[in-house]
Amino acid sequence: MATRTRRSQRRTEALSRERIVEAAIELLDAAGEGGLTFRALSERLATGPGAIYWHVENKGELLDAVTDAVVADAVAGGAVSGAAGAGEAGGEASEATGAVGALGAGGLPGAARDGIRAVALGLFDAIEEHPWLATQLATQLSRSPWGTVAPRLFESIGRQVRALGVPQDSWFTATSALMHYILGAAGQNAANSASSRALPPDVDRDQFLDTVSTAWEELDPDEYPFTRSLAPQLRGHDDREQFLAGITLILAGITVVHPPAG
Amino acid sequence: MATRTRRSQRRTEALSRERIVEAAIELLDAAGEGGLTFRALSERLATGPGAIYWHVENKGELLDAVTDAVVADAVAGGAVSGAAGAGEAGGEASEATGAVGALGAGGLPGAARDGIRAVALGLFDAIEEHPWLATQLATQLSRSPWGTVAPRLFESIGRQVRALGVPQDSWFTATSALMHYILGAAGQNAANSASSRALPPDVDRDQFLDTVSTAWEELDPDEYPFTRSLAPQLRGHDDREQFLAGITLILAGITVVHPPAG
DNA sequence: ACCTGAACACCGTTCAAGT
DNA sequence: ACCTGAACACCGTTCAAGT
Repeated sequence: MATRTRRSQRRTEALSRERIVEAAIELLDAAGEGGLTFRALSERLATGPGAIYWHVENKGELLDAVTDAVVADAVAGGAVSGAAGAGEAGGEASEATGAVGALGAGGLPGAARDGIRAVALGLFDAIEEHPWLATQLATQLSRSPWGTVAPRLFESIGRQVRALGVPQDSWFTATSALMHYILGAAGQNAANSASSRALPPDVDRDQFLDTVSTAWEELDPDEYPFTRSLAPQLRGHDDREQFLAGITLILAGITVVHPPAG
Repeated sequence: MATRTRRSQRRTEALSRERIVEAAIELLDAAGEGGLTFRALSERLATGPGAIYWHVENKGELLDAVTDAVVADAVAGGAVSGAAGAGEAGGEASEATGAVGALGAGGLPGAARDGIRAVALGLFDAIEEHPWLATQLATQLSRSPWGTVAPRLFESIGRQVRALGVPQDSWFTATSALMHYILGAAGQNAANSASSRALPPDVDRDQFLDTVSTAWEELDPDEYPFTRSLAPQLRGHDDREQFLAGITLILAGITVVHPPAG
């Protein structure tokens, strides 16, 4: 949320790493991965391409910084205020499990479950707002799990896993499963919001799902019987609801396979 | 497996889409994502850069074709012969759940579970053999879920989900959860095998895990208490075992939340 | 200490010209 | 129908030179 501050750079303040990261996010949001260029960036910042290299090692490091900034924002918001930034798109899907207890009370499994949903939705929303984030996260996590992003995600998800009462020697497994699902599913869902952003969201969405659904229906019946049978289900579905249903699934698995030590 | 056929191109046969894809995979395997260049590719194929454009629309389409070819190979091998292409790296981790039933008998939940593990390991191995595949899959899935790769994955995973007896209206949720976990976890695990491939695999691995583990131990105790506590667990762990433990988790969740109808 | 901007090496892509 | 290879526009990065 603390992302969009300055509109069009007016070379008033000095260049800084923060301002560079901020401008880079704006470029990525506006024009996608291909939109981030040192030339475009320096133009936006009213400077030369070389100037950026004083504050940033290279493009890879810039992308790391940008990803880290957005993720930090997302998990912070999610952990504190619940489903932060959810906007009007949602719907109530958290009843899918039969919601247990209210948020705020510490230590109870129900609160932990809600906490996990909050973190998950925080990332879900961040990826929806910044569609380039999905690919960037995959790249960075598979390239350097020792970076700053992986610990951030592990920490925010893992604390809730711990609060769930999962025995310690299963923390890694449980946290990893949640993290991978969240990133993968959120990325998948970002596909449509990525295409066009200005149109009325529901029209756009339905059209998109209809296209995919139709494409699936036209697959070879011998090679893709299962996928074809999934097409109608795809047409009607609600992204958020599906996403949370997956979370519920994994939470149930965690509870069954790694019941609270007692 | 049907991947490495020709070693050094000898301009004997005519150019073809297949030979281009094949050479592209070799370049990606040898030098990573940055290694795939139309100039390097045309040199390897003993032709000019322009020639490639007769068979392939552009670089994006080439990457799609390459990804599709490798995935097709992976899921085909996984579905037919179990953990195909596992090589000598593995270890027996499938006992983690207490293996149920033998592969080959159709329709039983135990066989379906083994089938899912086989598909999962097929993708796991493919990503380990071609580390660039993880990022490429994330990119492609989040960009075009109507492409050829998504249906391929859905189909091979979903058939096993159906065989598990999951009721139809939960197929999408269950299959998605498995798919996202598989891709995410396999990608994460590819990080180390990506770094250096020629060295003795175990030495390399231990060194890598040690580095990450140490980095985690040095995190701020106030901000990252959970992640720090995970460090020792990281040091000893076995990639394959962890991966399969996650699969077990999700399978359990599926069975609990969506029990077989009837 | 921080910024400028020309220059370098390299990239994806195009296209007139060949066979 | 298929290939050649020079050319174009663009990119990340460097670095001598400025302040």
